[in-house]
Amino acid sequence: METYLSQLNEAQLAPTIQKDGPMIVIAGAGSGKTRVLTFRIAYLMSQGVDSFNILALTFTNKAAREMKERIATIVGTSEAKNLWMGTFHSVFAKILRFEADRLGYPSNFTIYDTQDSDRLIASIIKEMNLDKELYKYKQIRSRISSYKNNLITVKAYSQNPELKEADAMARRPKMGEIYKNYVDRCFKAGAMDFDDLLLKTNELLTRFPEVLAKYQDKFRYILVDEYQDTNHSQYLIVRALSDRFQNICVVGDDAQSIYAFRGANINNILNFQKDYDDVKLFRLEQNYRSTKNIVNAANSIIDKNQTKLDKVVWTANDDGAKIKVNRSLTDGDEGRFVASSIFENKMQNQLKNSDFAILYRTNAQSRAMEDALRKRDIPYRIYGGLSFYQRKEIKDVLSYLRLVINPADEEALKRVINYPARGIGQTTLDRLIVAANGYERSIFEVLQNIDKLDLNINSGTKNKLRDFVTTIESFQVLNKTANAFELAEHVTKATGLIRELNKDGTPEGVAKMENIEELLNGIKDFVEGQKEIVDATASLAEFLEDVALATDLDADKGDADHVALMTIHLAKGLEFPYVYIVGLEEDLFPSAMSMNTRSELEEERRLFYVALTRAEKQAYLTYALSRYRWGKLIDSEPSRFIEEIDEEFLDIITPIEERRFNPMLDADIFGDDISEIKRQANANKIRFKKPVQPTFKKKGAAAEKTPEKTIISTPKNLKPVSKAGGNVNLFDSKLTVGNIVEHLRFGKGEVLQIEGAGSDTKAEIKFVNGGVKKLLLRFAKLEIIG
DNA sequence: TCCGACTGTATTTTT
DNA sequence: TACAGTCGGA
Repeated sequence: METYLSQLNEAQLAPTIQKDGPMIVIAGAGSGKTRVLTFRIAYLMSQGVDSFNILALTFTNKAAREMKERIATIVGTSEAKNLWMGTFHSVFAKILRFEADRLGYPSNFTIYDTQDSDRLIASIIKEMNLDKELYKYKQIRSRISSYKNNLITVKAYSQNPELKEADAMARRPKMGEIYKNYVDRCFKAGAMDFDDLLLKTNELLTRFPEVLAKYQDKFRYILVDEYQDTNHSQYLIVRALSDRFQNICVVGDDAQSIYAFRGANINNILNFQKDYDDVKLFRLEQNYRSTKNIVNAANSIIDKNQTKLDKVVWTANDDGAKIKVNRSLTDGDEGRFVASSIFENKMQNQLKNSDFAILYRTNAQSRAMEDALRKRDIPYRIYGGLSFYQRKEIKDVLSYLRLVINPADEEALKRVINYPARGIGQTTLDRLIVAANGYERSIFEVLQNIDKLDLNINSGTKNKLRDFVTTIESFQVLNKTANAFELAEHVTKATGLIRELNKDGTPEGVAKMENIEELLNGIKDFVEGQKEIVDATASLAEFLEDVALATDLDADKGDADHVALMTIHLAKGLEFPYVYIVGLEEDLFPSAMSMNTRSELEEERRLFYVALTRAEKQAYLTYALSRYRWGKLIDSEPSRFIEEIDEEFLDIITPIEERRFNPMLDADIFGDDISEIKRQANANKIRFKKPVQPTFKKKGAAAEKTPEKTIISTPKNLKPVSKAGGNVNLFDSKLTVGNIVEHLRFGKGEVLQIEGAGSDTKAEIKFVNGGVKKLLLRFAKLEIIG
């Protein structure tokens, strides 16, 4: 044990061995706070604290997992196993399952994700016949979320004239009613949303003193990571639990508070010393991660903020290279600059792809980067955005499983009651919802009693509904004997999901099939990972809970070598030798939506601080003079944040004129003269791969390895007859790559993208990992002119 | 009830 | 651009 402590510097050691009492660690970026947390937990255990009595709360599952692994190497796996360590949401979900009946919830309650919440809110707004222009479901959801995070229940809301007035002023007088309906419907469905996991925990701890006492007694030592990002709800939970023993250790950095939009309250960390008596304050100010240039540049940025704690981050590392600033003409250029810069750095310094990260403010910016990296054959991975578990085909399968565990789950039921299509339409569903609301029962209960009710549903449809119920019930029976994997596999077959996807045979369908297979494999791994399976239902329920709270980052095994692309928010807590921060433009970063108040702008600045401090060796800041936003080329100007850095830390790269269009980057256009490209490639000792003309197979044939991007020229005998034409879902309409060509050749279809209309009009099809990425193309109608 | 075609609107960040 | 939502015909 002591050998580990010797790895710490003095500043780190002090909080690590401070055993009892309330304490706060203000930890600058890269100052080794994770190390302090892990060693502190190990230290507590070495001082005789039972691991059962330690609770450590983090913000991502990944952080929790990594910390647990590190602790395991110090104290041994079996010792570490008893630690309660996880995200707020996952830890309290676990507790809530245990205590659910006290709150009137089933222990197998569903966790609604954002999408589920959105759908439910949208449907409530529709049922209430409200103007959806006024009542936008996303806004409503975020309102509700902020109520919940501030412990404003439906009752509290109704008793609060100010809130009601505020909503009425915003021309949403029905807000309270929507809130009430939403909460009722969730309750009836046996579902909690993300915010409920915290809100209901608070309710549990306040309403039931014996429960509070039990967990206070259990969690004698509490550690909270990223304390600056806790919201009011989380704050109250931590306070309540730590109230008895006062052994509370919070770690955070006010300069990295970037989740105010989600209800995080920076005052929690700023006021911690007022909340407890005799708080010990520790500061970690030495940065071990980055060069002097980066640390000092970051300091010069955060200096501009008024609201902050007193802290000076410094480093003993080398000066390192200055931060490079690059201007591009367009977002496409910006992408190409980043890609070639990565390429050059890789070659010159013998680096791995995983040494690089590209960070941006909004997910939409990933596209230009992706395109450029793909052209350069640089492997990359996009984190965030639509996660695996949110994909349609995955959510469909999961919805069936959710129904097995909790048939009251309304959103799951609505997803799958007619998928695969079994002739149960919107009209029928509406009637069922009305009946369910009327009888105060779940839709599934209504379905089970369909014969006893008069719902104006014809007998044919009733049969279909009965079949559906029987199907779900048969899954429930199977679930008693089979494990989660066996059940899931059976579900995909028995419902015809697999058949549905198999029969479309398009690349998109194939990709979906693969995703489902991946899901099944995931379930299999999960089942095998569970040492002692208490009963099958428990294992399936647990899997679903993991999935509901999982993020994209968590799924990353970290073994593959690729450039990481993610939003700055996601990058918090990570580090990379080379970091590209792109899109440093006014209105984008800082975001146009966050410049209304000083505190909003300060949060943007902290975000920039977080971005810059991810870099170990070298940071790049890039911006473009114009950028495509919602389909239009918009002029933009450099971000104020660039100016805010002291110039001595910057290296302003030669502007755009020197980087002319490089034909090599557009080598995927077939028919281009590639000799020049070849010559350049050889001159630069770059392996040159000739673009391969794709071979197309007939529909139904196995997908062949496809190039990543293909541009098909219009045959000469076809010309567009209209520029119009909406989005056509290429693959849903049973047009495969194979018969696009056929259609073009025989002039039967209307397939073409407008890329300079005329005889050289091109259709563009993008492939990613053999699956089709770009599904919707904009077409012009064609006719035969030859 | 289903499907294709068209229209309108949104882009901040996410456990 | 890109997607979801809507509308109308079959």
